[in-house]
Amino acid sequence: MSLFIYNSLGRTKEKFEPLHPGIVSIYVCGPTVYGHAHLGHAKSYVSFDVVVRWLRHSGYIVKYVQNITDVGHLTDDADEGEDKIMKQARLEKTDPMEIAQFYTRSFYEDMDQLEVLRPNIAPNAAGHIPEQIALIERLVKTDHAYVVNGNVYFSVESFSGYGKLSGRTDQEAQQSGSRVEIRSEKRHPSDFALWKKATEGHLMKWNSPWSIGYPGWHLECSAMSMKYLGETIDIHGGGMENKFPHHDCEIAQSEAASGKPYVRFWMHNNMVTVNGIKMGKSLKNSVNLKEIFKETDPLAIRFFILQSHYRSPLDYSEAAIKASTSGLEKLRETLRRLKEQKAGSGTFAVSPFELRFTNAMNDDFNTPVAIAVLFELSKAINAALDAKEGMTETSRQETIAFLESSGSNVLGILKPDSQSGVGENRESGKSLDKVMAILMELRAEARKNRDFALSDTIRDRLLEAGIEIKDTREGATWSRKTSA
RNA sequence: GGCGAAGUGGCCGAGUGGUCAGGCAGAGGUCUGCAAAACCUUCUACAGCGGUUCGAAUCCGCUCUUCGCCUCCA
Repeated sequence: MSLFIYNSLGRTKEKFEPLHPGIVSIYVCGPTVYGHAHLGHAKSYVSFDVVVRWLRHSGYIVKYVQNITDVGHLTDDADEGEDKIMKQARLEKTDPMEIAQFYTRSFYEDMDQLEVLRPNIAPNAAGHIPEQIALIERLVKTDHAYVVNGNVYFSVESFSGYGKLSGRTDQEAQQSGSRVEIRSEKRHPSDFALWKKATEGHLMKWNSPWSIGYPGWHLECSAMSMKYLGETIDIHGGGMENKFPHHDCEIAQSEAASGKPYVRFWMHNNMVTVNGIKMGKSLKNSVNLKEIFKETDPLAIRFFILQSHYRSPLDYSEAAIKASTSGLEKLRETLRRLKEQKAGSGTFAVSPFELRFTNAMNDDFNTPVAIAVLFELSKAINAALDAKEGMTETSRQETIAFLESSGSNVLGILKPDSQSGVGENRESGKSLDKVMAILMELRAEARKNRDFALSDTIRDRLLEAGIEIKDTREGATWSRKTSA
């Protein structure tokens, strides 16, 4: 079965074939770095991380570009049009560049925790001002853009397909419900800014043929996508809230400039909600990832995200996170058990699970179904291991290989470190292994002598130290307890 | 007002014209010195009203409800 992707442009699942055989170009809208990342960022970047991982798993060479927006966009009404990064710089009594750097690093720290692979190229907007100016010049030259008082606007009337992504093609109808325009220097109310002249006190500004100013907020993605991936790319991803106007504007300015289709597959992921309401920085209901990580395993968050489809909204609650943590632990337990198992004589067929997993992933990256397959596999593995015959060494190795490829490489939820029960695979981990071996031996001895007071003390004290002991049929095992 | 998405069992969350999602939680059992884990069994679904159909939670219509988006300027 081949890969089908839901294309927001056309709103149907389409068979995916890259433009250039074997190579996939993908651009995903990155964060604006003026605050710590929240769960909404996590959903978006985990989702696209799995897209990239699956494409690579399927044999493609993937060129993944994800920008960092370090030129502040304007805030909403209440903030009197101040640039978000500049505002944060004022609050933190520093300058915009430091804010951008600080939160860029913070963003990657959080993404690393979530096992989100770094993009191949992570360009920042401020570092690509010449490219953005060049794109504007191209548009001005071909009359798709015009200059007024040092500002440059894109003329939507010059581009027939404007609004085709979001379905907002009737510009007159769009105006009917929007706030009244008092007066505008724009030719059409829907025209959008490509370059803005800096007002007094604006810190992030650059020289341009039109004014000292800064680029419009849709421009960077077009300029950088075209620079690193070419004028037509395979996949462009982003949050649903960016369909309009951001992505529609990107299409207009890019296609007007190049005369070629900008993006072949548009992918939009849905929002994280809290009590049914969108999570957002400006809404003050966002759940900061660094806060969550204090009490929850980051991979449980990743797992929680992947348990719902990327195009479905995901409602956050502590209970839901807790349920996911327990569920993930179950999968880890199965893999751990499988790895420690001695070879038996029973055969076990992993291929039906493999096929179902592949089909789920090929069906528009259906990770909830893929995870359900892993749970059913887990159940089957446990049943096989409980049976007297056990599992042959070949079956065991094949099953482990599949779990590691699907759970670890593709979904990124079963990290090798957390599977083996050895804590960390570093020097400290090795000493811990040795120390634990001694304790386990002493405890086994105590149990043999029916000195349960001692054996229970060892177990309880270790649990306090974050290590959990389980007495299975095959003997006692230990593992680092993940916080729930 | 316009554009778009959605309403599934105690909770989370897939899917589909006719036979199982899955997880978490709950109940009973097996195992165990106890605990945990594991395994087995089990309970409560498809917003409402019409229609199409041999058959719809799944298709169509209407109603209700919820959510996202509507830039630049302010």
